[in-house]
Amino acid sequence: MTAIDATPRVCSVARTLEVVGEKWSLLAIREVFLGARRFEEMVVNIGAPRDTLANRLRTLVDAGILQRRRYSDRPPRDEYVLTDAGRDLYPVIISLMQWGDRHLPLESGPPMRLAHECGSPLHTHLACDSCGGRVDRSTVRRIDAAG
Amino acid sequence: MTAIDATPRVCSVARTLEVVGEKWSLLAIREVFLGARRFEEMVVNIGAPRDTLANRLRTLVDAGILQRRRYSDRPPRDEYVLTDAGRDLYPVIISLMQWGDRHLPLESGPPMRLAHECGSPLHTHLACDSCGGRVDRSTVRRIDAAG
DNA sequence: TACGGTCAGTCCGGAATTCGGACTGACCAA
DNA sequence: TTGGTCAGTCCGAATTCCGGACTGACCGTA
Repeated sequence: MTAIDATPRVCSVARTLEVVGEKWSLLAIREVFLGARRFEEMVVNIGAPRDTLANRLRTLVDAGILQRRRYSDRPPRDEYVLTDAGRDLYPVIISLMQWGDRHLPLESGPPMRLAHECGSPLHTHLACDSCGGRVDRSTVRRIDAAG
Repeated sequence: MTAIDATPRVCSVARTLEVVGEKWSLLAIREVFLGARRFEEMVVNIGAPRDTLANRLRTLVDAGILQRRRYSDRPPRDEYVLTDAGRDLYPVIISLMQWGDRHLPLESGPPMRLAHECGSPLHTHLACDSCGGRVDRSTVRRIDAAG
């Protein structure tokens, strides 16, 4: 008996993108990483419609990626901070930035320069938590679920 | 004299997302990484409207991330393969997948199981190309452009 | 040579989303 | 009382996305 393909593919990439893959979401997360936690800052730094950004922030809070925190009572003002889950998106943001720096360079050089604690300009690769070895297509294999 | 803020922020994350940030784009790239190079496969595995997917593939080819390659002359059939730039998106895809595996788990366990060549199930972190040390918010600092 | 199937799209009109900009409401400072 | 800041909401027009039907090139087979 042949099973019918479950389509579309069940995949963590797709499930993650359902949460952070809408337009402006990842830029809002970038802003919080950069320390711009207030709505007004995000609007100008991102260039998103206020409307849409307010919706995205709601979605990210509901998803447990951002948390609203009151920083002023009079007038009532909230800021957005990263949860643990939000902080775990750091590799996604950095990987996107590194790709842009490499493949969409500006004449003026990288618009935001980062350095590792070792002193070098930041260039990264993925490494295995267990052995520390480089992770790329050639060092990863798929384990097929046995039936 | 005070300079007027350049808004929105000039940023490689934003420039990268202009190319790969539209709905379905990253899933199309995922498919090619997984070996599904043909249009029809992508339609069923992704679940995107054929219409929209055809547009995304055009955009990705124009951006130099995918390349069209003829694999049959009669009937004329093309497949999509990764360019070097496309292969460099591997860390983005893997980071998204790892985040989903951790924060949006399925009862049935991770839908796609990967292993590193060392034998361990794949768990990754970002590492510095220079010193190999872990890259996270606490080990990265921003270098402000001096005026 | 007629029929059915595969593949890679295009075309369609309705539905949903996004857009910029105006507006609201709470508050502060002069 | 006037003006400004901040965090949104509301609006109607413009754009994008959607599922599904269709096209065109070809193959297999009967």
